[in-house]
Amino acid sequence: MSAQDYFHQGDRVAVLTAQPLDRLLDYRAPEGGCFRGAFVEVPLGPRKVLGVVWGAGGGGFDSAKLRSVIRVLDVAPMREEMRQFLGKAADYTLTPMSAMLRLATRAPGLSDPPSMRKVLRLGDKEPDRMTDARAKVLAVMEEFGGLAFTPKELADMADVTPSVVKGLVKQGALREEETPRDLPYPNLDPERPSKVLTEDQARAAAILAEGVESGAYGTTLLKGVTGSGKTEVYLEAVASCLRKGRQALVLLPEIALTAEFLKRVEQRFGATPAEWHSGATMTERRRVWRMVGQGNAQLVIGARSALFLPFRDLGLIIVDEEHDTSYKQEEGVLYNARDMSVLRAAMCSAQVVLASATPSLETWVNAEAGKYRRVDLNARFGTAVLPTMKAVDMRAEDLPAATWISPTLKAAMQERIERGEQSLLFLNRRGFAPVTICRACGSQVACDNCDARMVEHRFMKRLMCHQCGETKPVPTICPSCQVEGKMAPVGPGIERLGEEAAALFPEARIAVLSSDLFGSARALKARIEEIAAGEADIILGTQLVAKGHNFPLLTLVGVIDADLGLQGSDLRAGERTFQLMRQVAGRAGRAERPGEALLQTFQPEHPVIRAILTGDEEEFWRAEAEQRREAGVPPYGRMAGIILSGSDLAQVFDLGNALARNDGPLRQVGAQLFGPAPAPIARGRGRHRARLLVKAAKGVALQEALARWTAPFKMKGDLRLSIDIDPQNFF
DNA sequence: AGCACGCCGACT
DNA sequence: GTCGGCGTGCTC
Repeated sequence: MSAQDYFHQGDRVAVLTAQPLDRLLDYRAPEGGCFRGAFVEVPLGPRKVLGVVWGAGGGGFDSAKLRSVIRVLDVAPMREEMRQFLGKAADYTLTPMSAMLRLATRAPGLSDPPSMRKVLRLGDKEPDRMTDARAKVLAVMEEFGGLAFTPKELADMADVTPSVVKGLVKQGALREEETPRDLPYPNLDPERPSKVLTEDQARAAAILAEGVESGAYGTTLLKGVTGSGKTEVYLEAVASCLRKGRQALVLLPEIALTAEFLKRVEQRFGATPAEWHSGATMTERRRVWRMVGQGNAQLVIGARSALFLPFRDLGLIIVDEEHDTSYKQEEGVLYNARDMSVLRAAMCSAQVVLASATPSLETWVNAEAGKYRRVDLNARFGTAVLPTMKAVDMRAEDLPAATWISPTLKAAMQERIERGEQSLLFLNRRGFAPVTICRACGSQVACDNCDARMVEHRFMKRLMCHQCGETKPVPTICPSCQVEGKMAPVGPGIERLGEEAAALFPEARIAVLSSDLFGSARALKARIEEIAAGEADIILGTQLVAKGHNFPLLTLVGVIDADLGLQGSDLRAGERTFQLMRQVAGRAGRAERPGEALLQTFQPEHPVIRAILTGDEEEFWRAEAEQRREAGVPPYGRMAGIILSGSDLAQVFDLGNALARNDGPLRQVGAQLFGPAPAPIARGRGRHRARLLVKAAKGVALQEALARWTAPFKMKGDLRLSIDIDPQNFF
């Protein structure tokens, strides 16, 4: 920090607050002065709010009215690179800086002084009388000699009541001590023996380590199928980073952040790393945030928002399953954690590792163009033998009404049952039936909250909205025409497929794996282990079977509706279908039995289906990239969604139409505008939503044009406008 | 985001 | 008369 980063008492400083003002406010530096980047408490109207000293004050505000910074907070100041990162991320996503600051301060009690807590250690006195309970407590203390516990922890561990502990304190057998509430995370040891790496893995790890060693920015695509040891390889990159004394961050899709994963990390480094996710308690969040800032957390395992933690010296970011769509934040600040990782790394001279078995097209294209390095991992146990993949042309199959398992697929399943092997049917639709229709008037049952069609869930005997979670009983009388007894389920859900399979194979043991059928991740995991051990003949699963489980007895995968992901106007549908099917299909025949995958489709000649069947990934990406290039869509063009919302539908569309009529700034840069149309979630929380879609060529300053276009529109009443750069949902 | 101010309808 | 609805505008 240089001299110009210090402000003397009374100097004019510009402060960024988390209040949605979208400009800096000037204050006088507090007693003792302050540095640029300091977290401060400032008066704002009648309140005290959190802020960050952004730089020298801009003037232009009556100095007589200027108020003083109340105090500098006792947390590590925001670093230059973090301020730059927030600024660039704000520019890219067209998000006000105040909202960015809120993202970066998502921890409670930042304005509190570092609080202390009481812990107990062994005292120097003997208790007057030894009882069983007292002996248990003292035994625990002996066992963990060097450690201190809170009274509650100690009572729990010794299995005695707190009053026993209190008694021992009074006697002087235990000594009370004050320690800071937020303790540093235990040291991680990169020198512990790692798992033995194959030659392939060692080579990949060496390339990643070399990047980390350079101490410069760089991004690498680490491509490896499930079972190729991706995790071991990137943990070696983490080890290199720790050796260099820099911090590392491993981002995982929210659902992949499990105790099991943390245990693997603990095995490698000998201690548990810091953990950051939406379910963390206030205490945990505060500890992680503070310790990351002090450099007392070397490694953070976290969900996407961990990217905004105040790292002191971040040297490596791993984005595991980089293609996962949950990296895109769809509410509030709309950002893609994968893209923002690259931005953040560039700001702080860190390395990024994008790990995936099926990379996103964007990442593949960047690797092809040489912007990213690429490291491929082959399967650990020999080269992966792809299953025989075949399309089942549903136009040629003779299928009774309301059934979805084709005779071809049925015959293949029959064979597996006879041989004592497992079959897996994949259908990415939860529930019993996706639509409930009235056979008298043709109307479909929609959610009262948000207009989405309601899905029947037979196991709980209710209809459920998959958009907002609302449920209601299955109606016997049509809500629209009042005719009784004509309500009928239409289309297949995973539960219904289960009934069909049970009817076809009454003797078979059938397991249905759907996220809503399990109360906890543990229960699901236990069930998966049973199935892997052979506790089922037929496995039916939604999305979650495509997450990389190993079923050694599985030799057949049937994709019930391979067209599901191909329909609609979602530009990434082909990619998603490809990823999904590859993951599922890759499961077949893993234990060296010949595997088979059957894709039921009504369009076997579709390029995506054909590419999947050839089994040539590079061919698929080349074809998909070519299609996108021709269409001028990402990554060869730019897109943005404008989402309008408000309680009054007419007002929302009036605004949308007004925007569409006054699209001068967009025309100037040659951008195309579509809409307004009802948004992907057209209604919810009592608000209506409409969306406009903007498409532009790759080189244009899209954000700038969007800002100029939308700025003149004042949001009256409860109307809101938000901009989604690089939208993911196109429905 | 809060929290004031302020300008109209339904009460004591 | 005055209490209170929430639309509009300000915060260094």
